[in-house]
Amino acid sequence: MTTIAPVVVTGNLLLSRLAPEDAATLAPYTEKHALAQGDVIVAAGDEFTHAWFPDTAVLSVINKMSDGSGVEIGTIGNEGFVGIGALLDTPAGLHLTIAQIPGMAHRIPVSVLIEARANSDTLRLALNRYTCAFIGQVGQTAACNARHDIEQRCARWLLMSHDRVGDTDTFPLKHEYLAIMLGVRRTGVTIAAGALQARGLIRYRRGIIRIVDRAGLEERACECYQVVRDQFLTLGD
Amino acid sequence: MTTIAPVVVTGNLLLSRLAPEDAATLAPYTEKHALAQGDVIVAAGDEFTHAWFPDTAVLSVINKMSDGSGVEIGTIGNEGFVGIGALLDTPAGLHLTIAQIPGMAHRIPVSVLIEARANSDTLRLALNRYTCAFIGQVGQTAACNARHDIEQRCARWLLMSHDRVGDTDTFPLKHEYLAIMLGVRRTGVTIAAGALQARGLIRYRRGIIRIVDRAGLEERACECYQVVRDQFLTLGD
DNA sequence: TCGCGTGTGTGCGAACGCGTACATAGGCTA
DNA sequence: TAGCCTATGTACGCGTTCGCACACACGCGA
Repeated sequence: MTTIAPVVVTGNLLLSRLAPEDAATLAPYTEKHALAQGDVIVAAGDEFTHAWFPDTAVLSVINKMSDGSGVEIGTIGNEGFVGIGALLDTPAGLHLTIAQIPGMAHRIPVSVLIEARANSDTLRLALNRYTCAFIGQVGQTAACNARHDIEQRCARWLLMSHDRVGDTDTFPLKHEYLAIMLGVRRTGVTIAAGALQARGLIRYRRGIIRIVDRAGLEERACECYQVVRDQFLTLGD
Repeated sequence: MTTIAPVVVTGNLLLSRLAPEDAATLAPYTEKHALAQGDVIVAAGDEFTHAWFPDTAVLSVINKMSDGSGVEIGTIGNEGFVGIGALLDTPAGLHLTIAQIPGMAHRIPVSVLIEARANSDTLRLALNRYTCAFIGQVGQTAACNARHDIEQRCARWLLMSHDRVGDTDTFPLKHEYLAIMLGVRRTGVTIAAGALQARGLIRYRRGIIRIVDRAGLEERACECYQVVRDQFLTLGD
């Protein structure tokens, strides 16, 4: 058997773990994009044209409420992709997906991905198992929202983002956006973040957060962080 | 084209909407079971041996927490099935699924279902689109838990169950179980249910609930009821 | 370097839900 | 029909979060 070098070097873990043949199939159709905070990847009700595979960008999947507000139900980073609905024969996305933390992402036309999946057990497996892990993440978020206080959830969210932004302890994030994601007041986040900062775990500077004491933050976060991370870690098995 | 009568008459909407050929394929392997409250369909970490298709039973999908408690992240009734994970190549289930409201259900060995799916676009479509709707339900629950008060969520849960128990306004349900499902105190449910009863919407009698004023209950429930129901209703399209 | 806009911090009272403890009552069994 | 188990109802103090209003202050651009 010939070993083929991966054609696309990417920061997306799901893509980078693909069999070389799968990577070679997708490479010609893969485009790299820079995403800014707030960029809409897909809106609720829209058709998926592309599947998106984040490298350093962190995306929010948001459940819109009838009053126009939204609550984040999951995040997608370098461990996964956007487009589960398209792969499950559902024409329109159910949720709004936006870039929350700016960064890079790759995108592949849905039609290409579906055809490649039909010809590759390994690709199908990778996509399917991520889908399952995503369901796990959304479920854990549902439980988390019912049980854990703002400070714990705040710590969890910061850790999940930190895992995904790549090799940096500093990334842009406003209290206001974090509040939307957690489904709480902006001032609630200010208080929670202030408490975390008082403990020396993080450092805020006008829209820029720095993770100072990661271990301490993990201790402060609810169990949901570990649970979701473990589900994603086993994807490579 | 010959019209073939469905082989299995079932109260499960997903099964009953299958193409006659698919129904005929599955029929010989389909078993009918009575489920009692608390029966474990599949535990977290267990392998799926069967996919379960409720008729009148209503099942709870529960996210277990590290303290041993659990929070419901979704319910499965006659609109769907248990076993999404197995169909997504994930060996072990992530969640505990139990019977919450007793009733009937059909079960089909996972291996049979997977093979049938491989040979039928219509079956694949039905299963995939339900999977997507289930993700929608879990997401809506995550948002609901973050935003809506106990009384609204209580009303929502009762309506969802009422839709699924078949042709009856009366079904068994204890405050204690409803509390677990909503992730709140038992007395919290007592108060919320008392408020609903005071409005003449429901009637409680020692573990038995009766839906008295369905329209009134819909008015009292949060938007999440309609959102999830609409997602399930469009499955047949 | 001086504004000024935007991001962050603070301060109320009110509402909700929590944990706990205990009181009531339906309905089954002996 | 007496008694008991269990489901439901009530009470109370506490902590969290809410909604709102407003004060501060960083840091960019003129």
